[in-house]
Amino acid sequence: MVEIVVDDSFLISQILECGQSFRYKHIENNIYDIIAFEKRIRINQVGKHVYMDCSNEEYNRLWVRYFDMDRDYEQIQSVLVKIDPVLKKAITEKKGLRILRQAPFEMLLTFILSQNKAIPQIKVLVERLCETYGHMVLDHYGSYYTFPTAEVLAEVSVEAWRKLKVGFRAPYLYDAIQKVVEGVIDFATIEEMDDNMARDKLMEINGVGQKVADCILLFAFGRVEVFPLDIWVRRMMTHAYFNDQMITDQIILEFADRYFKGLGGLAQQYLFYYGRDHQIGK
DNA sequence: ATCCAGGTCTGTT
DNA sequence: AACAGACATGGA
Repeated sequence: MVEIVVDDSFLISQILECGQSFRYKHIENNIYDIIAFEKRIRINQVGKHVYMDCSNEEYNRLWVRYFDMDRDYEQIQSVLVKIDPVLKKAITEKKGLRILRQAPFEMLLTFILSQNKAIPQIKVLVERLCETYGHMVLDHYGSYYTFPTAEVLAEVSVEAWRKLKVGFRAPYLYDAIQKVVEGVIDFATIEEMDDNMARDKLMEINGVGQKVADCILLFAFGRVEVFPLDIWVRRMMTHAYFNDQMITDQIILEFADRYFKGLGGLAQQYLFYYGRDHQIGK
């Protein structure tokens, strides 16, 4: 068991429920289970005290990076809250969220599945994917399924994907997986690219547009300057900064790029979570 | 029943 | 380059 002391920029409920993660389970009160890196970890947060059911060695090797512990969120928030009252309100309410560093392959498939789906349904699809093609692991809490590897999924046909009820996303998944096993998409290479090059590379996959690519860059590669523009962020942005006018994605993206001072991805996540929670613009 | 969901693709102007 | 429709599935 690891115990760490955190400040207000770490709240496990907000970290998990802000919409970036789909493989967690709320156990009770402030206790959550997370499945990542083929492991399951139980987290219990009581105020400033966070208890993680793992060894010190594992915490340092896996979870420090996963929870983005080396980034100074309080410093970032102090910059963002000065920008405007809307952002300040969102951050004041959602200051406990952090951008997780999740596995690139998992983010790729998860955000392909996410398109035109509500978050609870995305969770269902991801879970079905893991139960069908992942492997079962037993631990002292019971059993769980890992996120399957690209090698295993390479054998899944488009028709088999359809049977999992992924709908029109079936050929998208198929193309993404093939490109990964062929090495056309190589995450170590993408890691070294700048944002625009990395985005263009990811968008070579059929079914990956700018929004999905940007989610991968933000949630797997920690690119906190990229700004995934989805329906909720669009509503929030048009409402807060464009007087509810109809406006193109291009305008919003250009605005966000200069307005959020290189912290667009973080601003985006505070705004997304706040906007979705309060149904802003719906 | 009709609309909508952390979008993207394809075909038309 | 900008804009509509189509696309599977399930919940409200």
